[in-house]
Amino acid sequence: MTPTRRRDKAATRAALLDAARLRFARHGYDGTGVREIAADAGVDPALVFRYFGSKKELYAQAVRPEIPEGLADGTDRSAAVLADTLLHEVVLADWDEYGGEHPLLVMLRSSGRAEVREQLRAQLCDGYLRQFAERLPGTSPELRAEMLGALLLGLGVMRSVVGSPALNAASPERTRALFARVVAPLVEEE
Amino acid sequence: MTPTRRRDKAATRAALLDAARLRFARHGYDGTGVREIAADAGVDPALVFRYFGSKKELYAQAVRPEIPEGLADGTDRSAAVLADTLLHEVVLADWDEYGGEHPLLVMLRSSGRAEVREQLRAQLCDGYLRQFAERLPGTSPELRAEMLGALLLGLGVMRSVVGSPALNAASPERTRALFARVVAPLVEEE
Amino acid sequence: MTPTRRRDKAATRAALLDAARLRFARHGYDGTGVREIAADAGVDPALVFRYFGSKKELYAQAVRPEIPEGLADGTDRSAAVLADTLLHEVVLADWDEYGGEHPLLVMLRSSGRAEVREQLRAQLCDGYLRQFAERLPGTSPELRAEMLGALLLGLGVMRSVVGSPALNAASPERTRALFARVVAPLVEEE
Amino acid sequence: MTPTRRRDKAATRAALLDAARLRFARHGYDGTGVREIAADAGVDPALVFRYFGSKKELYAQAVRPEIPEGLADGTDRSAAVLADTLLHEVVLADWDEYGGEHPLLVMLRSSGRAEVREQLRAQLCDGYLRQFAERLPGTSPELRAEMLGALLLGLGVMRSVVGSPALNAASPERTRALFARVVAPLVEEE
DNA sequence: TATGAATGAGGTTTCATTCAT
DNA sequence: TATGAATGAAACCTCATTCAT
Repeated sequence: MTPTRRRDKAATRAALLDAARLRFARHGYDGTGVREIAADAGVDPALVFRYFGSKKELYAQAVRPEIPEGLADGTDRSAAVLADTLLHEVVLADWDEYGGEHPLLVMLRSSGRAEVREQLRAQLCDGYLRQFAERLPGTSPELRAEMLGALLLGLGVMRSVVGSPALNAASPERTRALFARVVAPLVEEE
Repeated sequence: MTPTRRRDKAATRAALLDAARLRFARHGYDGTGVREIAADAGVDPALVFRYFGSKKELYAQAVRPEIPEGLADGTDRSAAVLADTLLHEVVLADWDEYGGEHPLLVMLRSSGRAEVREQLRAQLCDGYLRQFAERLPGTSPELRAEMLGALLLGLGVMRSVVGSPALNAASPERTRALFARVVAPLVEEE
Repeated sequence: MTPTRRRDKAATRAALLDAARLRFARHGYDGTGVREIAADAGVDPALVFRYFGSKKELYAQAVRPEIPEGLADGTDRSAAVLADTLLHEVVLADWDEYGGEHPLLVMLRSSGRAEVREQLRAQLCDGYLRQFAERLPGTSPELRAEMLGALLLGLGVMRSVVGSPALNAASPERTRALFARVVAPLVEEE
Repeated sequence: MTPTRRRDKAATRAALLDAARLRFARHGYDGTGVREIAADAGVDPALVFRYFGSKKELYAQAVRPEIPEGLADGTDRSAAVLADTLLHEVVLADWDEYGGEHPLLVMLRSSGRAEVREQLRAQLCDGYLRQFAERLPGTSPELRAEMLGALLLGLGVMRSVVGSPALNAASPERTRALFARVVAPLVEEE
């Protein structure tokens, strides 16, 4: 634990990314200034451009959800278990780095930008859902995967953005149970 | 045919909206300047703010479709039929004529602001979903209503923002059928 | 007499030009910031770009000596009288707008820039000296004109840039008398 | 002959000074970057600060005209001969180290800085001209010395900065002859 | 009401300078 | 000791937005 992190490229980069994540999550792309991010990180605004080239690139790197373990690791899980895992990740988990929201939701907030939409699409369809579709049985697994993605995304939005009362008041177990019944037609044999 | 369109408020507004639609569609939000839009419309840039308040609001209005009437009328429908109707209006309707943007997404984009979030919550929970919950049988109809709302919201986002391929490629009938099976646990007796 | 000059385009432009003249004169092109000029003029820095497009253009317009009357008007004067007039203009006169220096000297201070050098050459050779050469008798009037120009320029430099003591202490009459004897070989018949 | 000049403090210093002289002479203080100088010298930019402390100090040390032999050596010359010598040194000579200009002219190019102006004044008045004044006959030799200095300075400026055509085209003999006639009233008995 | 001058915040770059190896 | 990466200040310029006429 070094008392001063000065002259430490990695630490500076990380500090910028952390600060950017929070600011972007809370105030969106346009509502966030490079100077504010730098101030939060305690460094000079110029370093944003030294390390990331542009505000857009910083955004792209800051708000970039890693493919969650549930999909990335080699473990073979059933689609039903996977759906439950994703529910945890997207809806129920605490994303402190992102101000309590899943990065995908954060990106949604800045979806006015074409680049953000493209990033969103790539992360979601090419990242999450395609791997998910591969484990789904029956016909048109892609469509079913996307509908499951829609439900997860929607739940995340309802919870964090809309602040829907019943969803937030319900116990995780209750939510999981209802969710399981809803996605059953998607993850089970037709 | 008036030789000059000056002093015609409605025409000026319409001209601004038309010009904005075109510019925004071609060059995106950031690539479009207020001055360019005003120049295209042949009016002073300040009128954008007089009539629309801000560039963002002009964007929102330029690419905004009409609010769907699905829940507004007094017709009494069963929960299952209502869900199907909403699916049509929110998800399947052809938004391309309006630039492919759903009004809820526009609000979602500004959800960094607390006022917008509150408005979103009020319209969605107190407006749409409560009426929907009243028609749902079984326990905790609110939670189920919100989960249905989440699915609809998510589907809209997937289609227009994310541009998910399978959802856009699937026939409306196919989507409706799958959707019906998914929402069955929500709209039917427990 | 308006107490406030706000919202007055002409006054703002003039204020910027005045402030720019002084700053550029004293600190050179690179030593002067747009913000400082704007602060001196009491306006926003952005107006520099609104009215002049760039710092360079502001410089070009601010430090642009009008051809002095001594050469511009149609009056036919002898070369000797003209030299005396120029001595006044370049060396002895008070150029309060330019911080006490002739614009040509001010340009000299920024002559590191190629554009400034070109502007300097054009003003001096094509403006002042060619007209002067036309009135000189004898052989190679251009060379003599340029040597006279050199003396005038040098005197200006000595006085304001170098701050030479004797030249500043001497009475104008004394300087004029000595100057007249020195330039005599240039302005008289060979 | 060492294959590499690394680890040779004196050589590095000298290389930096040489490179600095040329860059500063051609592009002025502000137009010259420390990195460019270091690149020309083939060393790391940080060495500028190791050896000279700052860019300003490097400038001061690089652009420091030695008192020319014409005045420094003990030889007793007449004022007329001296003027001719100075003409050679300041105007006609090739100052290859300084990019073809006398160091005094080089300093003039950076005279936006107060320190440079002070250095210029000291070199010129206290160095060159005072010694020159001591050899001048008649009344007010200082004033005459400064006027001679002005002519020399002005000629240098005209030649290198302004790029005056006739002065550069004329043969050295022609220039010397005309110069001699002009300075005659200064160097001769009144 | 319509105009256009004024504004200030923000993105980006350049550059002198300093620390860590 | 010499290097080069890291730093931060300052600058330019654009653009959405507001204000006075």
